[in-house]
Amino acid sequence: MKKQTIPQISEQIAAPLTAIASPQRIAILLAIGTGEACVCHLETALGWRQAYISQHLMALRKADILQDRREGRYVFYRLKHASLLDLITASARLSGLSAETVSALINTRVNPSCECPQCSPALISVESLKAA
Amino acid sequence: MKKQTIPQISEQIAAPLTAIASPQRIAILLAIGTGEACVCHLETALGWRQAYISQHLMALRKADILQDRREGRYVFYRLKHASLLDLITASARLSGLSAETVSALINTRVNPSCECPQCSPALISVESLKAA
DNA sequence: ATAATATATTCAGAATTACGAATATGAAAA
DNA sequence: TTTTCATATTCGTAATTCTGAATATATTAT
Repeated sequence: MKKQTIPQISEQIAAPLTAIASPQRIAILLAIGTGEACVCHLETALGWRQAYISQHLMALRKADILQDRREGRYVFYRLKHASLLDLITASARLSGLSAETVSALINTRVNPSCECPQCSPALISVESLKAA
Repeated sequence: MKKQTIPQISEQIAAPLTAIASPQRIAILLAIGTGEACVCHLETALGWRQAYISQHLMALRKADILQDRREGRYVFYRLKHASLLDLITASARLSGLSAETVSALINTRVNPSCECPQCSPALISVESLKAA
């Protein structure tokens, strides 16, 4: 176990916070929630430009907050540590928001099979195969 | 109960995080801990300029993170919500730090009667009065 | 190959924040 | 009232971050 200075430790503690401390990043993390989301899903869910979302995702990945998984031409993102949602909820409580208000916003689907216009055709074809 | 948009809620959730998301602010909050600290105490504890510390304290006060209490010419700061330390510990855990590493840094004295050069004379006089 | 779609990256200017220097305020002591 | 000590505030610039425009890459379909 290495000896660490207080500035070093404070730096380490602050790192995840600086990565997520913005309304945009919080919105993205809630939209991913305990499930998984591709970029195009976030695009329609949040109504932002694709490049803008990718930039935030990149930052969150570098900060070791998010994990990515490629499946065909889709890339699915998920939280690396589910406890991050507790941290977000804790911050919400400090702002006077109820835990319910937050949990109502958290996406819970493990594999959402993206509902957005671009992704839903894939979902439909899977369903139609099952029915056949 | 008012209806709130997702951007509004994300903004509210992010507010406390943006206020504390910096190594300096984390160091200050740990130095205050569950106790109380005057500015001159933080000055020696952290080794920073007084004005610099005051600036951070001001920001934390505006963000409703800290509470201040004047006693003579000293101003003592304390956390408004002790749960903030849990949030800090949670962030530390995300960085791979143990909860013990963090708790070892947290000031626990309720009224530290500041040990720094400027404050300790006051402490000594109180002690000497008791002895008399 | 070429085209189309999903996502990533680079770049630049705007906006914000960090931090130091200087100075102001407020309480108490002389 | 003047001085002193503790703390607060203002101001200016350096550094960082945000965000949009443009473009690149990777995968699948044709």
